[in-house]
Parts: sequence; structure tokens; C-alpha cells
Amino acid sequence: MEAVTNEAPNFDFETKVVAIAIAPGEAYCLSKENLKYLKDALAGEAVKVGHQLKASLLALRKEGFDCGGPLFDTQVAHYLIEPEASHELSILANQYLGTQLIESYDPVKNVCERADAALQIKKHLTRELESRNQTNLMTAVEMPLIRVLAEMEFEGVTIDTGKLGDMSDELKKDSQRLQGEIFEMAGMEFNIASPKQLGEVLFDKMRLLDKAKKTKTGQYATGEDILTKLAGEHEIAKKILDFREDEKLRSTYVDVLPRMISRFDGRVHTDYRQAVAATGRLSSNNPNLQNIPIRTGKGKRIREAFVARDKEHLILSADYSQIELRLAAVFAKDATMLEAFKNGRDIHTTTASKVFKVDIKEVTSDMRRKAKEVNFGILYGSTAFGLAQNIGISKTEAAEIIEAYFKEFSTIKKYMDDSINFAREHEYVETLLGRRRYLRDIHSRNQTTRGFAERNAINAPIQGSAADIIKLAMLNIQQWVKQEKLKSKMIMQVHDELVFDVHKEEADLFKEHVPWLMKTAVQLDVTLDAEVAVAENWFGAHG
DNA sequence: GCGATCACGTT
DNA sequence: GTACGTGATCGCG
Repeated sequence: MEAVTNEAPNFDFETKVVAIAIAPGEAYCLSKENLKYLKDALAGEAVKVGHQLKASLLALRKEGFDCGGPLFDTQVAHYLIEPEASHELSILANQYLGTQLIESYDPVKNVCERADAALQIKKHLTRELESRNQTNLMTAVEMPLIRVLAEMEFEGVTIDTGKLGDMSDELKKDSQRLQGEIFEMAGMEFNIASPKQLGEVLFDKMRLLDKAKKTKTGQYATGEDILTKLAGEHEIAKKILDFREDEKLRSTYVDVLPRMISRFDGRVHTDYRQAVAATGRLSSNNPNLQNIPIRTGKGKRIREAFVARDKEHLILSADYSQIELRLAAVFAKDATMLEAFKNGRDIHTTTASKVFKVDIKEVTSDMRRKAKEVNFGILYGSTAFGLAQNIGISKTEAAEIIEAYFKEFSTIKKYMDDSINFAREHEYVETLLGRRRYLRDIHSRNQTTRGFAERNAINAPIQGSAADIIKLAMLNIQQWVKQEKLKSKMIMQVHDELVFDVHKEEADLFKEHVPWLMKTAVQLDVTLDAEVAVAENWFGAHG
């Protein structure tokens, strides 16, 4: 199956034709007016094969057709087999069928060609999946997830454009004021948004640093870390940072989201990509709803513009707490961490107490802050240098902290070494559900390249298993919603968080049931935890 | 118009 | 230090 649509931005496409291949070398193309003759066949239990099936499901759904039966997506299948390779259909056809996809000027021929190719490639991919023991991951997780994602995208999310319009005016006003002040202090006008010009003004003209850092290409580096250090002594640096923040929020979010609203239903529809992230996470684009600001005061206000669809609904958000650290504790079988999670203790305070050798009661906020960075650093396979940079301490102190950490949490150290050794032996690592990430650079003689592979050997199983788990939770939640014929909709996923447009009558039910389904998605040696909150908007729905 | 570069938003 | 996506600039054409 393969659908052809026009090139309208994101959700506002219109379906042109749909091709159906029924046997090798035999494919038919239908205009959307004739799709009705296939209604029963589409709804039926026959397996539906295609490349990027989610797009086809959405095209059909917009025309009012539901697709039944199991799915087999050749792109997602190949993503499981070789996550970081290209999954283009033409390449798969070449690799598995030994044929070139015929590129015709006739779109009917193209779409039939693609439907036929997908159908024929299926058996090869099925065999590859089987040989990797990934059949269950494919059929029980990734394939049914396609429908879940299609439904989420179809629902979309409501944006309060009035709120964003007000913000845009304020941000523009603020950044223009800052621009004037920056020009005044620099004694000249220039384009602050140009790192090249900015670097020359700060470090050639104003000579704010004796030994200004350069980027790979020889330009002055003007990133946030550098300007933050400067900000203590030079007022201009702080103003540049504020200018950057205002312009970032305005140009990336506040002014863009309203333009992404569909003329069909007045909502914003992202496109979740299921075959991009090397670890098994989803990615989101057009617009990216997985990097909506939350940290800064101004950023938070953008989340306030993500609202429920109408007066009858509310936004509910549920997120896993510390899922990656819990997984690290499970994989390492670390008694201290498992016990801390079991007893609901603050994990960063626990780590601080161990690393700094003080009683839990004696842990200061600064010690906790450092311990928190250590915990995250561990998940990423961080070095002493990276940790030092992150906390703003000396490399020596960072090395001492890491040494103390590995002494207290020797099983974590062991797990990290085991992961790297597994990668050395197999040239891949894997997740809870058998998702692989190949790490062929693990044998590289280049220290930087090899180090990167080693960090991924530690991080990929943890981040990827978290992705596995939330995918299972999404499947269970959607099944429950359907079975109980509930009105509320799952509308967003942000890696460890699920967001719902809940009908007010169902808010209490979801508050209870969604976290439960998230916590029980898998059975582990640690209990998972999920926090939930309900509010008028997305920001408010963060406990 | 296109791609590289830099910067920065999230987890 | 993980993983992504997007916007502005700028040099190439």
C-alpha cells in the first residue's frame, strides 16, 4: 500500500492516489474517489504492507477510511535491523531484490512500483528480523505503535494563538531594547544574530578576553557557556544572552507554532518519526513538540499556550520519574540504588550522601546538585572533564567525585565495563526488548571515536529501554481507551512523558489509570513510578 | 537556492 | 558526556 499526496505543509496535505499491490509484480492504483470500493478490504484483517505506513494510514483516515489487520512497515523493519542506515525504499529494493525502483514521470507508475517493492521486500526483512530475535519487538511493539502514533497525530493539539501573539509583541519589544543597549555598549551597530560579527565585536574590537576561544573553523566561539562566564564582568554579555533567549523563543516557537495550525481543524499536528533516532526514541517535527521550552520563566509561558481542545476538556500530563536511573540500577543490580528507589528516597540525595560520605540529613543543596549531575553523567558515560565543565568545578575535584562514586557504586562501574565488553564482543548493544544499536567504532584506534562508541555502549541500552517501555505503555493505554470507549485522547509523547486531552468527566479515571499503565508496562526488579497532573494547559499539568 | 556552521530548545 | 530538530547567517553558486 502506498499513498501519494500533494506537498502541502505537514497535516494539510490532500490525498491524490493510493496504490495497492496484491501479488509480486501486480499493483493497482486508485484515485481517492474510488477508494470506497476498497473500504471493506482496507478495514479487513489482511496484513497491510507498506513503506511509511503511518503516512498512508493518515491519508486514508482523512478520507474517512480505517485500516484493519496487522501492519508491516518496511521502513520501520529496516530501522530495527540496522537503525543508523538509510531506510529509503529504493535502497532496500536494491539491497534485497537486486532491482532499481523505476522513476517514472507518471506518478501512477511510481506509486505502484513502490507498493510492489514494499510487498516483495517484506519476506526478506521478516527473515532478517527473525535471525536477530526481533520478531516480537516488530510485531508486538513497533507495528501496533504505528496506529497509535497515527491517531495521536490525527488528533493534534490546540494552541492559544492569542497568548502567543501577545508574547511575540513583548519578546520583539524586549529584544529591540536589548539590541539598542548592546549597540550602545559596543559603540557600533552590527548583526547580533551573526556569531561571526558578534565574536569580532566582543573579542577584536572590545577585547573582552585575552585568550578568546575559537571554534573548529577559526571563528570566535560565542556560545552560552562562554558568555555566561563573561557576564560577571561585562554587562554586554548578559544582554546578549537575554537577546538570544528572546529571539530564540520568538523565532523558533512563538512566531512559528501559529503558522503550523491546520486549516482543516484548527489544531497543530506533529509528525512523529519512528525510524530516525539511533536509540529507539521517537522524534517529532513540523513542528517539533518534543523541545517546547520549560526551563526559563519566559519559556514556561509557551507551554501555557498548549491548551485543551474546548471547555469540556483539560490537559493531563503523566511522566516517568527517573526511569533511566531506575533502569541503570536494574541493569547493574545495584543494591544501594534499588533500595533507595524501593523506599521512595530521593536518589540524588542518596548519591550525595554516599559520594560525600555524610549522613542523609547532612546533604546540602550544593552536594545534591553535584550528585544529580554525577547521576546524569553516569548515564551518558561522562568523563571527569565533562562533569567538571557541567558543574563548574575543577577537573581534579570532578575526578575525585567520580572516584568516590565508583567506589561506592562499584556495581554501576561493573555494569558500564560489562556494556563496553559486550559491545566489543558483538559490535552492538541491546535494550530490554532486543532493540539493537551497532557500535562498530568500538574497535577504533582513534581515541575520540572509540570513546564515543563506549559512551553509547553505556547510554543506548538505558535510553533505548526507556523508549521500549514508554512505547509499551502507549500501546496499553490506547488499547484501554479503545476498549472502554473513552472520549479522552493521547496527543503527545515527549520521551518519558505522555500528554492527554482529557474529557473533564474522565479526568479522575485517567489520573488513576494512566500512571498505573505506565508503571506496569514491564515487570522489573525496581518499581517504576509515574507522576500525573491535570490543568487547563500543558505547563500547569506539570506537578 | 543549498549546504555548512553555529547556537540552542528538550530529554 | 546521550538523543534529536530548527532557525539565522553566510559563502558558494
